[in-house]
Amino acid sequence: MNLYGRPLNLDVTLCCGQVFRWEKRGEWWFGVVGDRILKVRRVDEVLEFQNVEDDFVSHYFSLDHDLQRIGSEIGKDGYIREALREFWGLRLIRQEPWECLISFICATYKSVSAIRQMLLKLSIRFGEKKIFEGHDFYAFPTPEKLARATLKDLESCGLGYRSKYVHATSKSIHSDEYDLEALRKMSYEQAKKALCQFPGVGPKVADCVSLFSLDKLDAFPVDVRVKRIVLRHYSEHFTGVFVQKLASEQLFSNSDYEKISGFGRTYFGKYAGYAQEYLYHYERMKN
DNA sequence: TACTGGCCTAGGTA
DNA sequence: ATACCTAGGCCAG
Repeated sequence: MNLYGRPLNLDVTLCCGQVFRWEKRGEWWFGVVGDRILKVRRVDEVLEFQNVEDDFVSHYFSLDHDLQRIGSEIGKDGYIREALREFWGLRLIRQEPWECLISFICATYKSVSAIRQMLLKLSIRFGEKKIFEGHDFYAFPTPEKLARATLKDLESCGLGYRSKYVHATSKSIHSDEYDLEALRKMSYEQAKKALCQFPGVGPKVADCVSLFSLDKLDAFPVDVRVKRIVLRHYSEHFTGVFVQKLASEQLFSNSDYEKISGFGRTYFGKYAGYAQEYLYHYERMKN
């Protein structure tokens, strides 16, 4: 499929911490999306892949997002313009809400590499095995599978205290036949509120799920890294008292969260989520 | 409403 | 090696 000038940086897009189950072997990226195994690479202006039709790929990689326009919309200052230039072609992926929800419940208080390990173990243990080109792949476990798992089983995947949240949320979704896709039709605020009903889902996890799987491009997830970015580069948008408070405390409260997230949303506008991803990744790569 | 501990564990670092 | 630190937070009190 020809990209026709649509920027897409596969390496950055698949490594920036929005998805956790892609793997690079040689020039090719391998991933499991739903029950399909994708094999993707980019050669000049052509995106090559197998097993799947063009529409699926362009939907998954959000090739319908007008990155030029998004870039000019969020490029409000020198710092983010640096991030945009450095990692141009980073795109938000349209994940499946279910996998995204469980992934970010697991992600609390964990590094990206540890999250990858947890989700891999979970998939090996509870997901459907598929063999492709001689390698084993695993679909992400269904809600039913995780709902039927015991806490001990989940703990054995290294989930720790997250086990009970994953279990309870899976049970709730499975027994209610809850339709996560329906959240796409809601506003950001409504979707976030609905997501926060699930055990283990607070504002941060809800924002990630909204942004990465529900097309809420204005969601602005805030974690310790984003907090540091704000302190270093955007502190003039807050009161001195607030900045002092953020600088002195390692953890921050719910209202602090909404204050920072709200700033991101109003300052960067309707594509604030893209701004967050570029800033987050830029900061992460500088360490 | 706002704040405080506690929480499981595995990578990463000194 | 071995200890220590921190990691894309959430929840109950």
